[in-house]
Amino acid sequence: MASTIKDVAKKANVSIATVSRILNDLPGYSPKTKKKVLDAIEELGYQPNAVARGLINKKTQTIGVLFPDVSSMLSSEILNGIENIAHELGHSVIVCHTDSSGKRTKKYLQLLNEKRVEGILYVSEVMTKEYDDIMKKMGIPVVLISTESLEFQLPYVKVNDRSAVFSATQYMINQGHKKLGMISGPKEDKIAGYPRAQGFLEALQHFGLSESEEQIIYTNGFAYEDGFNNLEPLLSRFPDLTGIIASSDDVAVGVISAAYKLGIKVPDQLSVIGYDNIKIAQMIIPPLTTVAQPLYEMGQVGAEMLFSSIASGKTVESRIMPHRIIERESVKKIN
Amino acid sequence: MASTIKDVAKKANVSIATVSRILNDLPGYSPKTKKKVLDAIEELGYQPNAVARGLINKKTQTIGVLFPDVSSMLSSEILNGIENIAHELGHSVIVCHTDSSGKRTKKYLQLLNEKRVEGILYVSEVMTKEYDDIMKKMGIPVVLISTESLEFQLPYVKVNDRSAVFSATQYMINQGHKKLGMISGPKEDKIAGYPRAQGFLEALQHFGLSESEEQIIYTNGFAYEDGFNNLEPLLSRFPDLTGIIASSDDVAVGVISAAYKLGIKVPDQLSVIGYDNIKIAQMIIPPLTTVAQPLYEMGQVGAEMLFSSIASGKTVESRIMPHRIIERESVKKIN
DNA sequence: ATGAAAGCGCTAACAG
DNA sequence: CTGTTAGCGCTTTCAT
Repeated sequence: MASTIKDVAKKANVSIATVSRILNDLPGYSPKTKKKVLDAIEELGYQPNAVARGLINKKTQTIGVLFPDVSSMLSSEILNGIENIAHELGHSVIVCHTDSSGKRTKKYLQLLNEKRVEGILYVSEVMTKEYDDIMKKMGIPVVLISTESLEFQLPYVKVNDRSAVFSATQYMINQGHKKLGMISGPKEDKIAGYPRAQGFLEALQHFGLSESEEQIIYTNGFAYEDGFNNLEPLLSRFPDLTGIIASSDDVAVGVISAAYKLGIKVPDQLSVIGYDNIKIAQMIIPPLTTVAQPLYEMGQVGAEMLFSSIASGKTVESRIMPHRIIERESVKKIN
Repeated sequence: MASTIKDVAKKANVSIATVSRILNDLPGYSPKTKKKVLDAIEELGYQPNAVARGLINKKTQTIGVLFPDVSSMLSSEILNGIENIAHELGHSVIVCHTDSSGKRTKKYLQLLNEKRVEGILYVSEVMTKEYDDIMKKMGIPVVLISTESLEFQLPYVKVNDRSAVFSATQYMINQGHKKLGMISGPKEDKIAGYPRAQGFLEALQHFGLSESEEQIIYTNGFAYEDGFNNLEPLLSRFPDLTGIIASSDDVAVGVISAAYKLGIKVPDQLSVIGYDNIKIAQMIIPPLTTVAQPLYEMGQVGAEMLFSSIASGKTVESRIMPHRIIERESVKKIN
């Protein structure tokens, strides 16, 4: 058994109150008692029991993070940022992989509530009324990362998806591309799918290019396969496309692989721009030009917002993070 | 404030002992009191406080996982496996990103101890006497994933690195390659670097190919850059190499990128085989032939071992997981 | 079948 | 400067 504050008190011939004071840097003891106690702690290898502390303080120094997919490069980059801030502030992070399943999500929310975490980070997933209700009942701060809620007033940190894809499209146009297509996410996805498609359409319009929804293929998700399987259909609609806007880097990589299979050279015959700037973007051939979300920073900022909300008890303001184009080699300048 | 067992007891007109019994499925109450209590719980939206429970039971239903790098594809795949098993068993997992820093690792170990986690999973990192001592003092089970300790008797789950690279080399030889080189990890790394290099050498010897340590370039790590920066040096030593064994998929991808920059076609002019089978392996061009570690399963198995050890109080046996060659398109058959 | 009470390890008044 | 004491929310004897 690990030793307790009582053991320390006994060994140092003081009361547990005194030990507690020393442990918590509260005033009220002489230097010599402090030394006695510190020595006893050292000898016993005593480490305070955070569970007992948590019970009385109602502070567990723990937050929960909900991801639809822990193993995606996007999630892990965000997690990395979260974890680093949490560590700086002496908090622990419990990861929860919801698998986009309502059942799992609810189970986790309950678990996190029972464990009395002090706040929740909800990443890359749509918020529903059901979850929002549960979280409200929990009475702890929540911040959304890489997602937002139109319906519920929850603070979030994300980039402006519409504007980011507008930038990507604008970049393509600036490189001389006039025949553009997009492989977008689900149209029903009001947070990431629809706005990105809108950004594309708006850019085409803004720069006076012919614009029709035909130029967009909506997919089920943002994965490699969604890109891989949809280049050919898109090309069959518009054989003279010179550039593709992908709704994620995974999709972009899928498009590049599909192009390779089809014998189409990227970027010589077809330019591709991605979205996210995950690790793979710089590792692939050709290195992927993409509009970057500052994923690591988003994790950090989200965590900072959450901790500030925990500390102040107030809700914090949402933050729109800057996106930026990372020029690599998958887009060719044409005339 | 969340309601407590006391509130429930009051509302149901019973003692807290009775409520506790019902909560824990212990015998000792009539069906009608049960209903009363359940109704009260429902009405109050009561959820037991796991902190208080943990204090008295000395069971936190929480484990800690230590990673050198949370955001690598390798880590996230393993974490995914761990998390799923933990979730099945009603446990939470606290992730710790050590950044391969001794200071961070020790800090985390202390934190996990104070939080009274029930076990620790130590992933992909070398075990030192210092950490081993701390963990011994904590008196909780530890299992190593994707690493092992020669010096300390800690259960682990991993593949046989020497044998895995032997297989990779054998595969290359079977495809007709006779001039092989390897880009390996650090030679001083007794767990992953050295054994993999040995597996390469042993295979060359076993199949009667000329074999010298010159054919290996030892790098600082297993990252993309290690591959990218070392293809040219290796080729300058042996310009007629037809195949490269990489010590990780990241390294392999780096090699392929370097080859591309050098105008060397993979696999037509140079074959490359990786190690790990992380997600990127199937996304790259050409899709990477590699020797797969069952990463997700390793996470699962490691977690299962840990929980079984927690439950039984005994140490469990180490497990060597099977590796296997995944044939894709980065290795060419030659005569 | 049910309740009273002790106590897990700790903090925070309250006394002195 | 230091000790005593009452809990935090729960489980678990021990009575009844």
